[in-house]
Amino acid sequence: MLNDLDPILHSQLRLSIISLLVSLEEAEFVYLKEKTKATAGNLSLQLDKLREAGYIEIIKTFKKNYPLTKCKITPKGIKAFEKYVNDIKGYLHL
Amino acid sequence: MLNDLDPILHSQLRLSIISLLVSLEEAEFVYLKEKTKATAGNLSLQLDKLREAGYIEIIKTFKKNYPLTKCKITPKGIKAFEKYVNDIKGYLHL
DNA sequence: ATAAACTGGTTAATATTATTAACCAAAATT
DNA sequence: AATTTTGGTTAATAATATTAACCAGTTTAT
Repeated sequence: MLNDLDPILHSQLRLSIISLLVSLEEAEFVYLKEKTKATAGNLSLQLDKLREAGYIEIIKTFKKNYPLTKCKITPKGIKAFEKYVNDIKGYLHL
Repeated sequence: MLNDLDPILHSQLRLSIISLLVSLEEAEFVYLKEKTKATAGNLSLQLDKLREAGYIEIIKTFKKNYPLTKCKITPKGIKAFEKYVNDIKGYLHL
């Protein structure tokens, strides 16, 4: 009934990042920054945590001379998100 | 779509406390401790935060010589929980 | 009756996590 | 060529959560 919630995902910012990536498959750093209203610093750190956990892949490229960071959810990330959704349902009475 | 999540409720322990109290209306400290697997110290602190927020009421009595702490969810607590449930749905794609 | 162990907690110290502020390299603008 | 802007990172700080030590009283065993 009340499973432990994945601490990687039980964070507003990381959850919203994954939430976006689940739908989009891929998103740019600046796009995530705008959508989540996070500061760049915080976003950078939280993306790195998701990458460390193997939930996303961070691809660094360049676009028109500027660095461009793309984020992509991994199969592991998708599975983790689905588990989180099911786990938290126990808390929410859904 | 992605509303801010109430930080008081966006904590595994406090969420599970509220989750239990929503159904039970009232529960004893020791009961909550067993159900949530929290340490007594942590539970004491988190209950106090919920009380400070006005989400629960803490009633201190005695039962057979021993102190007995009862916790009751308030209307404000119920509303906050319901809002949290709706807010997090945006993140979960439900 | 008294020491030891247990109940039902609280509080203070520590560890973890998150947020911001300062910084960096490179590119574009004035 | 100095200043500003882009796209970030990293170090310092602030906020949270967890644990460890404690407290007041009770029960049990000696």
